[in-house]
Amino acid sequence: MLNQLNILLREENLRVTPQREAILKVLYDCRGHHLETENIYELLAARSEKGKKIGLATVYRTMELFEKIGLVSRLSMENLPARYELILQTKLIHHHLICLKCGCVQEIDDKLAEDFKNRIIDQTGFEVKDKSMKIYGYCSRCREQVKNKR
Amino acid sequence: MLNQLNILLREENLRVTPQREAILKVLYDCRGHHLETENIYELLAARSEKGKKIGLATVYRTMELFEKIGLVSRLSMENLPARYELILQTKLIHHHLICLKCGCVQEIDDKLAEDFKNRIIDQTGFEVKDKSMKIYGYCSRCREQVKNKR
DNA sequence: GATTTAAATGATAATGATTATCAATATGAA
DNA sequence: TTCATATTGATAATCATTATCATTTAAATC
Repeated sequence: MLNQLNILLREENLRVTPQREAILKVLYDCRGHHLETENIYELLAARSEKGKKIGLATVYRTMELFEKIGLVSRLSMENLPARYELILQTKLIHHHLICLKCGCVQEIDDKLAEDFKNRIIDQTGFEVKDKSMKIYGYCSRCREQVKNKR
Repeated sequence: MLNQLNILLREENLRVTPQREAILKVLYDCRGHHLETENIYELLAARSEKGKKIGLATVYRTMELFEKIGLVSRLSMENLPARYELILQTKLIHHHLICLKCGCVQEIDDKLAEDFKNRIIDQTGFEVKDKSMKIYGYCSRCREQVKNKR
């Protein structure tokens, strides 16, 4: 895993730093979860020896970098902070249903999504971001709450 | 059109105000476009007689209200401000491909989208927001730019 | 039409995630 | 080890959106 980071960074003439490795480790240990930058920052702080904290700005910068080199997938929430998830080799393609209210994330059948995505590209030339389609809406739980409010 | 506003507001025990009517008119005159709150604010300022401006906060509040009562459709951009579009009766169902980079919006075939949406609901219980599915990604033009950067 | 009351408005401060700045530090090639 | 420059950390700045609150207004009731 750290090897992969090494290779990707080398490709772009970027440096391997303890901070980047530590962040990648956190992401790996939380694989399957979708972490806010702030979460990552706190987890790093909890792990670090006293007096050796990684700056919040560094975490933001690193997440931006990791997304650019294809290590993580970024989910933009409506009002909530964005979330990141490590992209694992064993599961390169995954598509998300993201609740704009509570931020929960469900996944949908890859074949179904791929089929749809292909049809969109055929018809319009629009390419859904990277290998991960993100469909925003409301999960069943939140939809109930919205209905009750109205 | 103003009638519809009247009816919807009455249903919710809300008041019909000159500000709300003026904002609705702007949205109607710009139908088909996707306006930022700031755009709407400026258009209102241009129309108003001197010394009778509508406050920016009111525009924000009104857009939130209009979305709640189903008059407009909100498109959340990644870093850019959100955009709104009037939902017209003649075209109740429309689905968007929204470019996270430049904010351009394309539409996709309703049948294709509806079919997909129905399959999602069947499989997961997740309901895409209102009658308007919003798929985020990069349009072909911006994708080229991203590729060149890397 | 006058009275009343909660809703709405406008001006502005506050919020909060993200980005920019910049001096200090550390990486990795030579 | 040296050196150029990428990176970091601390913090200020940004900027869309929300909250606050005193003032105004819609519309129901008299």
